Amino acid sequence: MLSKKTKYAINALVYIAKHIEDQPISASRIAEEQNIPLKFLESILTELKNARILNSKKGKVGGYSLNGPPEKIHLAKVTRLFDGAIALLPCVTFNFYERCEECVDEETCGIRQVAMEIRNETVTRLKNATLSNIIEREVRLSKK
Amino acid sequence: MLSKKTKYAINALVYIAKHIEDQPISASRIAEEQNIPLKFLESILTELKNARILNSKKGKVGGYSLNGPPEKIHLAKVTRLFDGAIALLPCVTFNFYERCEECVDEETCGIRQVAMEIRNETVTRLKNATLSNIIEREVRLSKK
DNA sequence: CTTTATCCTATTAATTTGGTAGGATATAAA
DNA sequence: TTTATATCCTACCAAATTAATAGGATAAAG
Repeated sequence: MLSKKTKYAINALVYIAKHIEDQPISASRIAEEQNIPLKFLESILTELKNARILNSKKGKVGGYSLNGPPEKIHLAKVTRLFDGAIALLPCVTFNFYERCEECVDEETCGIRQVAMEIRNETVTRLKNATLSNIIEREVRLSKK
Repeated sequence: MLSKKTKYAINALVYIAKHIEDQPISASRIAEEQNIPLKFLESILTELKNARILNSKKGKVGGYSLNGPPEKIHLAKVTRLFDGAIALLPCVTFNFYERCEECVDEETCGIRQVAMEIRNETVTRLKNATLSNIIEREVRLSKK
């Protein structure tokens, strides 16, 4: 399951991408529109900024804007940032590798392969889920 | 990520399936062989028994045995039992459906589709990962 | 009747998650 | 130059979840 933090982050990013002409957009506007506790959202936006997914501008007409085109910001990156590894086992993650404590022999572990296959599938799909892709899907869905 | 509990459960089940001729197998033997804290393992095996994945026999030559062939016990069932929903979002799970609190409109939610696709892929693969399949993979891997 | 199992009920320690609180700092407009 | 409105920064906290532990009751086989 995605954490609430990750979901808030995704909603905030999609919101900014949808109102791209209003950039920069303030945290308080996003908080109100997306029903996210302001202070919590602030910390999320700061993390997104530190990860260079967002840019920020201080002061009266300040706020946050996308750092790069919405075609290049995808869910794999956001998920990893807040929830860490995407895989089911730490021993098959690319970015957060760790040995499985419970594992007797990693080389012959039968569930490792399965976890690897699932990871590959999942990461591919999350990478394809860019902000623009998500918005396209929403447009298509609301036309039905 | 799978919880430690789920991984312990999988390891215990694979162990029993591998030593199927010794059934029933005691919790203490599994605990020792698989390095699982005994008391914790006991509670896991009880849950597996309540879910009718294992049978138990009390008394001196007692222990646990598989309830059904190893071709029919798969990781989707075990994972759901201990970790709950497999999907990334509660609104796309089959067995644990819940509305996403953060969601404004479920019908036009752009990440819901992605989550659904990932869920379908993942569940299919976890269902194919039966105890016998896992053991086959291990045999194949150790021959290399 | 002793040994070795499962079964049952509590309790607990550590970690993660989902926040709050309070103010310092920057910037634009009045 | 002051005021309003932003981000930024540090610290703290409460609830939930996870990973156990403790202690004994109950059953069956030798």
